[in-house]
Amino acid sequence: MRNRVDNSEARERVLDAAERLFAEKGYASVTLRDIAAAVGIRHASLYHHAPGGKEELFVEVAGRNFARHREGLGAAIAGAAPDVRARLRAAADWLLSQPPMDLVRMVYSDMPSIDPAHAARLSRVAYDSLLAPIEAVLIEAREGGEIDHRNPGLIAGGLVGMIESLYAVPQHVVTRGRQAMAHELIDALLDGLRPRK
Amino acid sequence: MRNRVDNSEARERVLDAAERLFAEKGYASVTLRDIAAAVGIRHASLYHHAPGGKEELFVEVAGRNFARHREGLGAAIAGAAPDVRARLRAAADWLLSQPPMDLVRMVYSDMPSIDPAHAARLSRVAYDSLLAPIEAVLIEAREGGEIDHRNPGLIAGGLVGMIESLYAVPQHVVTRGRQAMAHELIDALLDGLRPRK
DNA sequence: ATTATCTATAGATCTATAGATAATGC
DNA sequence: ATTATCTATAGATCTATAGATAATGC
Repeated sequence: MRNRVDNSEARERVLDAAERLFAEKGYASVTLRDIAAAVGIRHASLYHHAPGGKEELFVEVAGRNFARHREGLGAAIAGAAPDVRARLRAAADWLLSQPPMDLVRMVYSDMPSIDPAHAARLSRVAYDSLLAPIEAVLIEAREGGEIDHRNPGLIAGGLVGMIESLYAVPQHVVTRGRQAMAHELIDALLDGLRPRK
Repeated sequence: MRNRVDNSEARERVLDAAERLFAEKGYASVTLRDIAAAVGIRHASLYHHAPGGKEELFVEVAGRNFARHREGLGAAIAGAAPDVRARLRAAADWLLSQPPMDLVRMVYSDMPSIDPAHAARLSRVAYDSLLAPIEAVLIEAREGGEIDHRNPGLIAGGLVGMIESLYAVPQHVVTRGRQAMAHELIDALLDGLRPRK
């Protein structure tokens, strides 16, 4: 064999399906049969690609998911105009192009179900991937005098929570699309609700 | 029997345990055995209080949970000073005194597991209980000239998402407590990140 | 030859039901 | 007498393993 690990196309299909399902519904709500059905195979075949079973599958795709977010957020921000507003909008657009992360569910429901060491590592990765890039935007904007706040980490977290909350608004209420709503929320945060002047 | 329905103290204990567990971990992550263990009885005994089983239990306590939030939010807001900032802080304090609602998890994971009619009703109740009271604060503040925004419903949703995102911050990062962080987020939203003057 | 999938099955756990027993309220 | 709990068990579903079969890559 070429690799010790199995990196075939078939494996990718399995991981992609697992990633989407776990992201959407969380660890406990997804069964191995759900994943297998999404791929179009029998659930026993999943063990060929992930001998560690459900937990290995979850830990691996959660890591992938975070890595993808880090790259996607980084690229979105790097590709945007260099002002905070444009960068935050680009970050929000990217977040809304992916299934919701739901960090609260991860902390309260998913993490307690898996090995604590894996959970601890994923928590760090979550911060590095999701919050750090946005925090960096805020820090740079503060240095450039665009914004003025002493706790960019807190704001970054709040911002992500605000954006992701849009996934909870019922489809029939989403008139102009989630992106437009996200931009409006970002404007509100940057400019403030209190009237200027 | 006095009532057709069972409203005893024992039943309250069962519902309280179910409410806390379902709120924390979601429908699929909680088993009837978990609930029974929390109460200190055998799982079969739960059927005496909720003949409809797990789903009946969930639908009932989810409704209770929302009702409690509506009352709690209403009381917190009514008891606060009449300015937006004080009212929003009071609302945030109350939200943080309860387990997280995680509306995203409800929409993506819990609702698809239950009867659609129940899900639809709960979605309406969620809006009335959680968002409407905060939206009302914003509308009144706008009428009083305190704030200026054309979409109070959107802001209310974003605000709740922002506050609840604090449940995802690891305990060792919570230095001054979640309430202080929530107040800081509310200040940021009211005043804006961009420097005034 | 290696990789991917399948069938079959074990064993654990979950929801749910039936009927017996204990606790409580007149 | 009524209410609350228990034991025992059925039946479904879930994770996981073993070993056979099919597909693919030199």
